[in-house]
Amino acid sequence: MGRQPCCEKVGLKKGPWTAEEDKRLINFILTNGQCCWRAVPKLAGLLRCGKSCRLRWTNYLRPDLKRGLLSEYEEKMVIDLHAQLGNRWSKIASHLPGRTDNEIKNHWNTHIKKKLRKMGIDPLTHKPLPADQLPKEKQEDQQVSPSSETESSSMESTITEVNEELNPDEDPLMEVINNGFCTDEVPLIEPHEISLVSAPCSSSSTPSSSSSSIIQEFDFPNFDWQCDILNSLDFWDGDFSSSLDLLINYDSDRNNVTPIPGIVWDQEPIRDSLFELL
DNA sequence: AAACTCTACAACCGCCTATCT
DNA sequence: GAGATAGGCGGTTGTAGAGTT
Repeated sequence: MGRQPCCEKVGLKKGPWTAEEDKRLINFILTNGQCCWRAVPKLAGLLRCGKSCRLRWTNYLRPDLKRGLLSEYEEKMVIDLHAQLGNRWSKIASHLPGRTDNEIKNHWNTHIKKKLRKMGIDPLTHKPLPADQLPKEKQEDQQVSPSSETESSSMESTITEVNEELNPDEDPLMEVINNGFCTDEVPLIEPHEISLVSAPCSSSSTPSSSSSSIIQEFDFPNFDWQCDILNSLDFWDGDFSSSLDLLINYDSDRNNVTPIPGIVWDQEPIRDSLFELL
């Protein structure tokens, strides 16, 4: 007797999500908030399992996600946190607002692991690799100048630097975390909260073809004014999932917009345009 | 231009844990 | 306290697109 499946899999759709499915899921969550994932597919009219919906939302559709490659600083943080926490991706992700565990895990497996090995560092232990496991060029380096400072020692110093940077008193990221926000604690979207689209990011990875241009036809319940704003922003290119990275509170009574704590307001043109519009 | 290989990442699977009854 | 259930996590797989032959 195996474990019961999380849901009835017969007749359920698998594989990449379509724009239509994304639209339904976003619509449902913006209307109802995050609740009982098991019930979401039925209520949202999706032929998916609840788990799949949760994953799609948390890893791809959530409005506070940053898209694109990890910055050098984020990468350093991941390396350092991995040295401390191991493969606890969700814990690592909680220190990097706007990044998901899946994203970090993928980045680790495809980029950082290789990079560390190339530098002669064991990605598992974060210690220098034994000589016989070093990449060829590295072995040659060691033969030529065994005493010279290697990349691995510079990486070790990088890790130390990051450790120092992680001082909560000084690090703005840690400040954000200490102020009560981390990606583990993403606030539920309430009707008075809106998502806003930023300028397209040149460094962003290829956006899922299935998810582009959703927002142009997206039906924001009770948010007519928001669509007006989106249409007014001249940098809005209609790319929804790859560039939704700002989340703001809108107080309709006071006609006031405030950033949700933890959201990085580093895209001044957007912020300024928004405040002008309001 | 076609076939093949590699890479990146979205999505799935199964297990674990927390919570509820 | 035990069993059931839902949510969360980490490992793995599938696949599309890019690069190479």
